[in-house]
Amino acid sequence: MADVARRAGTSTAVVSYVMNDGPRAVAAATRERVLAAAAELGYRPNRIARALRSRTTGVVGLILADSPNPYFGDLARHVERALDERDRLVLIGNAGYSAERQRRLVDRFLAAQVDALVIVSADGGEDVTPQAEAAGVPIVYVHHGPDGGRAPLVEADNQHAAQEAVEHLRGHGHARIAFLSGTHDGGPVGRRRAAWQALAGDDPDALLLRCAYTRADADVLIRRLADDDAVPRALITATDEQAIGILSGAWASGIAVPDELALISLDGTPESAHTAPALTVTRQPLRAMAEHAVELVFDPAFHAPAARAPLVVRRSCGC
Amino acid sequence: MADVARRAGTSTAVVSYVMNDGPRAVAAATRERVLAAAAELGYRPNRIARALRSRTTGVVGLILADSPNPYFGDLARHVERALDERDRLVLIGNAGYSAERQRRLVDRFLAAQVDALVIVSADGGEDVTPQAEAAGVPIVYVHHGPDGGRAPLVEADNQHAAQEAVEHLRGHGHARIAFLSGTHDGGPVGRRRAAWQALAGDDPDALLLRCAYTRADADVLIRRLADDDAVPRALITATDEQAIGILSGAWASGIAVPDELALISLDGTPESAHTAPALTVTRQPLRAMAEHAVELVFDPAFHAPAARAPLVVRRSCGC
DNA sequence: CTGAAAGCGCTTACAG
DNA sequence: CTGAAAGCGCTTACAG
Repeated sequence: MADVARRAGTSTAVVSYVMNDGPRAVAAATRERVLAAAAELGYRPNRIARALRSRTTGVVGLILADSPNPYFGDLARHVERALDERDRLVLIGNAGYSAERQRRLVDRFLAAQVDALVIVSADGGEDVTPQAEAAGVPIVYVHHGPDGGRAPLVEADNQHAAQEAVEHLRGHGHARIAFLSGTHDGGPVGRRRAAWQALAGDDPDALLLRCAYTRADADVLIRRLADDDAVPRALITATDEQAIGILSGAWASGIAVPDELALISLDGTPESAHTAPALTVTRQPLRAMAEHAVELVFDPAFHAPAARAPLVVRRSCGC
Repeated sequence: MADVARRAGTSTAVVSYVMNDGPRAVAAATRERVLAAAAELGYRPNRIARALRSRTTGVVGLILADSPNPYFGDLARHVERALDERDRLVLIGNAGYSAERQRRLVDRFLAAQVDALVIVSADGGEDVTPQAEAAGVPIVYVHHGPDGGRAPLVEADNQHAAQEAVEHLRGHGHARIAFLSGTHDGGPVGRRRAAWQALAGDDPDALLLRCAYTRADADVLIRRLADDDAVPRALITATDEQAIGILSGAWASGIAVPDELALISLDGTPESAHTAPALTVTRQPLRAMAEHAVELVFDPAFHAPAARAPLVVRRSCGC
């Protein structure tokens, strides 16, 4: 920077003003000389020095509850894109469903002086808002936040999604519609389950199934139901992971989807379009959620309603 | 840091030595006082200042050819874990199959002073080694690197993987085995295809299929083959994405896998275990590849042979 | 509109 | 074994 200033016959202050377009004006002629000198010397500002001095790094930390899960992966991708468009770099971390690992990542990201934190939390994660606030770093949860968390949470209209799925299956003539939830369904899945429950009729408990949000567990579950001759005629799964496991277990058990088992999933990740058969889903508005979260983290006053998850009709429902 | 030094009755130099366990020794008693003072004050070293001074940030840049693709996502996850174990933070970027975006990401990561660059490149990406070398930053390619790239490339033993798949299908009695490659198959897929070709018999061209590495394209391809009554009896797909698209298109066309179409995929991502039917695969050693790459980026002299992709027998082959 | 200079929070030669 | 001090490359109040 000193070299550039010297070559342009000015001071480092002025070089800074032209490189950053401010905070003070620079005469057009001086500006030209600085730009020319910078180009000739191949000068690139050192972000680290800038960060130390200005206390802003241009880096945002993104923490995922479970990065192998394509739903989170897809959400992460949209957050990355939104951040990239705002010229922010993203530091990524996978909490692997561990509150301890999540806290550790927050600590490390804070030490790295991130400008903001975007967290896709999981059931049971603790609220890290106090840590972030102590460091003066804004934070926002996406899809799922801790119970009683103080930071804002961006999620889709999960109630509406579940209602759409129930109605569509009713339209196919199904009166009894089962629901596959998580083992401990707090947060967004809990809201999906509650919305289904309100429409499920007399004895929802008899129709409520539970398993972890993994293909393997759903696969095992449906095989066991097949063995017991207890496969429901219509099923809504809380997540795509579960729906995909159901499909694979049903195939292995000789249960035909959708003829013997009509299925709708409530995530609608890209995977759901190319299963056998293709899944009918309510598609979570991941892009809108990511945009909303990024907007919010830079402008706490920003407000937008929860985006809806449109019904995408494919084959697994019987259409 | 000055506060800690004052409280411990010593200098900032000594505080630095104890926080970093070096480079100089500190008397045990002094060390204790510093640690106590740091704990009482809740002192956390500022990584940015440390980076400015020591010219090492503890951050590694990871660039992915296409982050929505689960194969790359899975590879990324292993790289992240390996880096996390070495106490490195990871800056992530998605090139989206664009050489231009890849170059831009490298520029930004270099400006952010990353200590190293790990790149999962795509067909046709240009070599960014000169950029990295100019900045004195080590770089390693994983899975796929540019043609004639100067940096090291870590990949699996792709030739062996394709051979295993051919042999297994032969064992099922298939003499004519088709191969689904990419549209322009350089790099690892090219090596898989070449290994198959060497074993394919008289007229490999008649058995060579091509489409992009996406579910959608493979889905369309198999439907068209079904319409033309030209579905092969046995098929090896270069990637899981393609295999999954084949499965979904075959289902839609009423072609039974494995009875009418035996299938083996050469990626073996976690997804492949829960398709309908479950895919027989050669499982790419992603974890070993990630470890190897991370090892290599910190120690250019490190050497290990290409890891093999074991055959994982499930249902799609006919077993 | 511009310059000289302080200071961000560290690390590390230098001197003792 | 320890301390005083320079300096990493910037930004920005201060003074003109």
